[in-house]
Amino acid sequence: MSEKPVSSAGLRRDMEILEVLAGHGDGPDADGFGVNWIAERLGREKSQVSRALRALEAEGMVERDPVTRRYRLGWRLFSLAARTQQSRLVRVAEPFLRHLATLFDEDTHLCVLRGEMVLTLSSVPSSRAYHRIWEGVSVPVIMAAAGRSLLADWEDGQIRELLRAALPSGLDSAISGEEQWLADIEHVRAFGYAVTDVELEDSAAGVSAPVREHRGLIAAAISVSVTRTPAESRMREMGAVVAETARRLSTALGLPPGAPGPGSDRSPDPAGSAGGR
Amino acid sequence: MSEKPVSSAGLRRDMEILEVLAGHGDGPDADGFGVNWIAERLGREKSQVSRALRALEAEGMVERDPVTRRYRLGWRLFSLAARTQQSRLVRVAEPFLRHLATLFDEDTHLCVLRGEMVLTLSSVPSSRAYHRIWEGVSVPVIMAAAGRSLLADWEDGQIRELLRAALPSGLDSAISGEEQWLADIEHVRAFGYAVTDVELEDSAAGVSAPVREHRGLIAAAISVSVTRTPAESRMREMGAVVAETARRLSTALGLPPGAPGPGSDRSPDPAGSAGGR
DNA sequence: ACTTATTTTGCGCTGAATGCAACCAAACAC
DNA sequence: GTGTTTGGTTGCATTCAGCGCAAAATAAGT
Repeated sequence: MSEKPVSSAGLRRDMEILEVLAGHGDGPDADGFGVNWIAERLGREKSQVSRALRALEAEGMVERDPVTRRYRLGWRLFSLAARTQQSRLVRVAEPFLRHLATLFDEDTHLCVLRGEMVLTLSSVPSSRAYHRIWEGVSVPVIMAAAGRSLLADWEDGQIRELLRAALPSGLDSAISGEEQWLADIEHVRAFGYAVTDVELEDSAAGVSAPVREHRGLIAAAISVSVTRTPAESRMREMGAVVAETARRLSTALGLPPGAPGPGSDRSPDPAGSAGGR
Repeated sequence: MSEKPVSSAGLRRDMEILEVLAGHGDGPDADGFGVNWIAERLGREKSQVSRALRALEAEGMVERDPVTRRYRLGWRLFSLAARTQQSRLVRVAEPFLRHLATLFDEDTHLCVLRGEMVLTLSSVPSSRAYHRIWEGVSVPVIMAAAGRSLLADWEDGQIRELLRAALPSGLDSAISGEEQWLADIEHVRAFGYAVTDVELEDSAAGVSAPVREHRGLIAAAISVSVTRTPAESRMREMGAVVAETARRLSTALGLPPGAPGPGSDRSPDPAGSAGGR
């Protein structure tokens, strides 16, 4: 029996080409691939690949280095993705939130960082809900359970700065709070989730995990609030699950499997060596 | 005369569809788009659009909400976009942008030159954000605050040519605008940053500075838009900081610390600009 | 139930993609 | 310089895949 042509031939070819161009690891060095190499790798006619690439270039899907004559992925892809990621986030996240909400039977939220505030984009309530509606509500970063996850990529210096501006200064509790915060964030970096206890803040306890968009930047955080605080071990279990869910959501958003964002290639301090560390 | 078939028909159609899906804002709300709506908007047969979308879905370029039956861009596109040259740039630049954004509490952008348009790669909003999302959006060079920084290495003749093509010709304002532009660009060459006032253009004021890649070529520009225009001196202070940050970013991108690219090898300039500022 | 709105499918017809081979252009060797 | 290798584009006849129309299917109101 013949396979039904789900995808048109031309598109399939184009996608294969793009996929080859995306795979920057096996081929000859970092920047770009030549027509011949691509054709050989795909087992296609050079002429087809040549023509297809010209067409793709005209559309901005690929761009060609004028001197080396090699192709790589183009700005158009970036542009398309960048414009849509925002609105996509909520829709793609919904099933994941629902999954967590039913699994734990706790309120689950999707939050983003806006300035120094955490904005809750959407919430899925638990079954036994008397619940407050948090959608559209902003709270300061330090108050929010999701805050730790959202700041995970920040430089320590910037985090301190932010905390000092927000916490009542001079108090011992502030100092310890600051250290606690940094420890929590280190925990996020290491294990992919944060456990928030009910400390100085009045918000409920909960766990949260960062969600990364296609480029690897933290775009949002999933947070599960916990009403009756359970045992420490239980919280960690939940954390691991939430982290895994956040990771899957990140993949659904287009995050390439390989690198979970900055942290691997720690970039130099943008503030320069001026600040004390 | 026959138009030369630069791009294949199928690809063109697919790109138009993707472009529609990316353009949220005008259509029916934030949700995706239906086959009919897309077909009507493109002036194409519904059947074509339907089939094309199914093919695109099979490739993961678009995805369909199973309940609303509407399409939106898919994970594959984002995954590809993440491996773009631009994406790498964004990742490295992000901490630098965030630094500037919190330092000045103003919207900060990373822009690249694409043809005669300036494409905004990423934006870090200020805390008081009323903010439009500029990511992935292109504006003409002359309209963008970052334009001056991006064109800093161009020959004066080419810049004039570009400006004449863009500005309304014959007007006095155009002439003065052209001279102003060249003066601004000379300022970039000398001091490493540009201050954009609100002149004939409707864009906001701001400062910008060019970012150079490893070869010393201008690869992007950092621009900080300023909402309430502050004093001239304040703008210069900001400019110096932005220029310094751009320089650090350039280093992070692999630019050898010594040579800030073309401009240094211009005229000998014995007047002692060696110290930079 | 009916009616409307929206999407998919069947099917001849036409035009555009295909593959081969010839052609072009650098790069490298001698 | 001449010849050779490697990498890329173009001409052209054949054929197959996409095209549009209209009808069928599906979902959504009423």
